[in-house]
Amino acid sequence: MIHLVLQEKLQQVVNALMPEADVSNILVRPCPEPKFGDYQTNALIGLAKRNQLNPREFAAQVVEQLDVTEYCEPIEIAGPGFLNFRLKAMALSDSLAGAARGEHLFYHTDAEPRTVVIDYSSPNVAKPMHVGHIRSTILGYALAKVFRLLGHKVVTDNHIGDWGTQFGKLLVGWKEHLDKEALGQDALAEMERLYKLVNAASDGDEAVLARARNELVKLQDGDAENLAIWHEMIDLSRHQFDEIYSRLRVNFDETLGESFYNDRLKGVVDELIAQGIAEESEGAQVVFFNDHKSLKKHPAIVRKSDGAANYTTTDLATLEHRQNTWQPSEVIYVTDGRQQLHFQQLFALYDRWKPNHGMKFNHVWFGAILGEDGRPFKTRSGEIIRLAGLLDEAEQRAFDTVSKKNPDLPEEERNEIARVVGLGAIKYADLSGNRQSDYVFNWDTMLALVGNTAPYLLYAFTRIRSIFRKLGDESLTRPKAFALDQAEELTLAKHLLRFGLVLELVIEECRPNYLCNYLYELAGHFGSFYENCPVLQAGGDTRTQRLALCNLTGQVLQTGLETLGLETTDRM
RNA sequence: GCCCCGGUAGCUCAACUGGAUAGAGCGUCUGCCUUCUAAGCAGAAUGUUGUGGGUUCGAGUCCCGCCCGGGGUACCA
Repeated sequence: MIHLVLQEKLQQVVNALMPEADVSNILVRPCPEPKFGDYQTNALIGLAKRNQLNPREFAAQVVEQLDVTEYCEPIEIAGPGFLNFRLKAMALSDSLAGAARGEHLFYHTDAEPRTVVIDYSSPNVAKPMHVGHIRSTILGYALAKVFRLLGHKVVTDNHIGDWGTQFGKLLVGWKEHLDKEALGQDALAEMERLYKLVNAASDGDEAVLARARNELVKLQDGDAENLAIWHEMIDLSRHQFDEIYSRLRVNFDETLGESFYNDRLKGVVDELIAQGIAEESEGAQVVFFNDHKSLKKHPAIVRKSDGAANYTTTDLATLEHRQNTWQPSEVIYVTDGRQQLHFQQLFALYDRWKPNHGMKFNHVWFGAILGEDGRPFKTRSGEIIRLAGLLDEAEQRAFDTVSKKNPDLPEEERNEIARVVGLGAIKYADLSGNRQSDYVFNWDTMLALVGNTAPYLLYAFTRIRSIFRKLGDESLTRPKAFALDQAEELTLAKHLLRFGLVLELVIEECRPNYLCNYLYELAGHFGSFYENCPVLQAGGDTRTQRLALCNLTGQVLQTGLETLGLETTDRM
């Protein structure tokens, strides 16, 4: 983590020269252009200007005091006052040799681990999971793994939608229109059919609506028959969710659905009323945010006029439970961007309810999935694309490709490769973009096997594995030092050193695409290295060092991919 | 109406939070498989970053106006 050492020394020097200045935003970053150096800072320019100093003269003063000769060639002052750092060969060598000895993998765990609750996936009972759910699931799982890699304690929680007004209509449908055979074949599809059926029938039909309300009241009052049906719907749904999660290789520490908090809802509202936070308005219990600029016009309802709680109430109870149970320093919600207002309300409301909670709230939202016409995504028939079908298609395409590229592999192995590659492609397609951008769904883009895709990264990994297979029984000697002279070796090695920087950026911004970009670049640098720097045919120290470089690249690739939730394969 | 996102190459997307010449992939064109897996590598072409102003050493990024698209906007989640 050389850049952190540079950064710390730089901050110390600036602090000595300018004691009042806030040095926390004086950062050392990789140079965008290698020709300028390996790392740079541009923070001195702004700092000098804010203090009516000449930036270049100030930079010169800093450089005068800054002793980094252990790591860098003489610092260059460039342009209006950039500092450019160029790594000494020895510093690079030391870092690589340490990693080769297994002392680190170019990142370090946080000295002050935090506890983080991450809420993701959260599908609704009785509705099939579709492509929209995959984003939350895959993003949330990847984020959890990055936090864990950096030493934080993570509690993942799948907040399933298993309680609420939709069960009124579902119960009517179940009792009046259930097709048991269809239920046995595809339970979620059948439940969805029932819901849509009753939903359509209730449109403008008071009698149907009344039946649905009645069934819901009976359920909430603990009617034995309705409770039994409700339980069955949950079991069937969860069974299908678990199938998807198992295919995606995603898991959760907790699965506490909305119903888990049911007994607490009344108490939450009563407390809000007693504390004068909630008040009656138009028959409902409502919280106004008059002192809150952006929420002024958007009060939150915590009890509907019919007396029932809603999702704000449930989410308040959920936050309370999380605070009491895990005392997290941060709670992260991974949902689509349409819920931004809801979470603004929730966070503001919780701040008022429990002012000393000490938690940082973070709504990590993502953009919509659009069709090729740029409108919200639907297939031609109007049906939302099901997740299971998407996964099947991905694996099939990967299987066809591996069978073409490598027909001699046993079918069983090709199947396993297809699974890893196909699922990896889907996950990577979801992770590699900026999560806040809407994205246009396209089968060929999402399932592409060339270009900036998971298979590209996996392929680089298999080439490394292949080299080590060729090595056979020969034991790997650890180089004591790295004397790299080829441009491709240096580029690759220096990129390895940035791994930790990227991981920290990912958890700061909750954006796994930074890690995707990094790994893609790493695989690219490895590709050039692989073409230009023979490994097994090289001799002496060069061979030893290149083998070690391959090994380290493989480790970073594998760690990075696994952290994103992707598996690796030795052959493709 | 108001609020929040967004608009970048023909297409799909990046751009390390205000940095140096805006980058990748797909598609198009040109080379490279008796040598560690060609799902690869090397190279070419492609841009008024929606638009008009402003801020400053420096703007895709920040501020203001306008155009276009999406979402939200009191009892769905």
